[in-house]
Amino acid sequence: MALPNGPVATSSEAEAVLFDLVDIYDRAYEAAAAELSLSSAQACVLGRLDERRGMGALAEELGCDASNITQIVARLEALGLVTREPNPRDRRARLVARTPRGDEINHRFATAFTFARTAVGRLSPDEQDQLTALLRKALG
Amino acid sequence: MALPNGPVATSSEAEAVLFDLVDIYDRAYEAAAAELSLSSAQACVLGRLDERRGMGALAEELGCDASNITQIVARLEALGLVTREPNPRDRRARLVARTPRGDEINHRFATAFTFARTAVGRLSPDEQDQLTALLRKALG
DNA sequence: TTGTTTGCTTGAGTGAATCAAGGATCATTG
DNA sequence: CAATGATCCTTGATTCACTCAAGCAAACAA
Repeated sequence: MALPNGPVATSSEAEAVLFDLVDIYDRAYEAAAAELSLSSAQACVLGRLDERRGMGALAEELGCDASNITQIVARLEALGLVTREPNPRDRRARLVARTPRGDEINHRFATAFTFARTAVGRLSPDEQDQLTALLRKALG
Repeated sequence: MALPNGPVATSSEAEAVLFDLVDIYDRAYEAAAAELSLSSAQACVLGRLDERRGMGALAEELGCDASNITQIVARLEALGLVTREPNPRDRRARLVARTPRGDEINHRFATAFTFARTAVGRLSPDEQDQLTALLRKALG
């Protein structure tokens, strides 16, 4: 998503700031991925592989079709960032795991994506707690 | 973007909540658009046409290539939601405007995208102000 | 007028996403 | 044990978003 998600005639200031936040967050995420020549989706999948897991588990967690994961993982594999090993317990299944280079790239991505860290860092510990509480309440 | 943008080993609770917020927001936006058979990008562009404007202005505001806007507007036009009139002042340029049906769909989209409204609505007016202040500070 | 810039479109190419269909393997159960 | 059905994943076909390079036409400047 390069185009921002909003605003649709924001009625309150809080809504407008919420939109700004989401937009800047998304762009920062995409920019950090782009620095490493990854798409957002690739960075996302790579970031979920702290432990090896099956394609289906990824699809379910990320809320998309399994065939989408197949494609993304195939590209990550072609980049040498991920392996698709057979699952010894179930020969239909595959276990996806990061390679050492995948670990490195993932780490560099985490370093490059500074937005959330920086934003939260502008707040005092007390303010961070307040923000957490407010957002939790807002999320219901 | 169907895949979520994060999390990359969130270090603080505030960061984690921030990620949740962004993810839910983006999904809600996409879902609202899908209800009207629109993509996020189409809903976004449609929402920026409260006043007629040129392709270039849209591209600049949305931070993407002009040719991207050409495509999206072409699809909106094919759906009858938008017109591309010649600009009397500059015959190179086009003025994009919503049709009455585009107005209606845009309004229905604004109604369907309840997330931000609902989330903010869970907070008292005081809390809304606090949230606004905290997010502004966090955004720097 | 000549040349340059501007506004938009076209064409080519990549990637994300979804759906339908299929192959292989597992798991039941008659 | 053999047939059935469910599960895990891949393939193929399509659509859309997005980007870049080229190009056309109108505006503008020298």
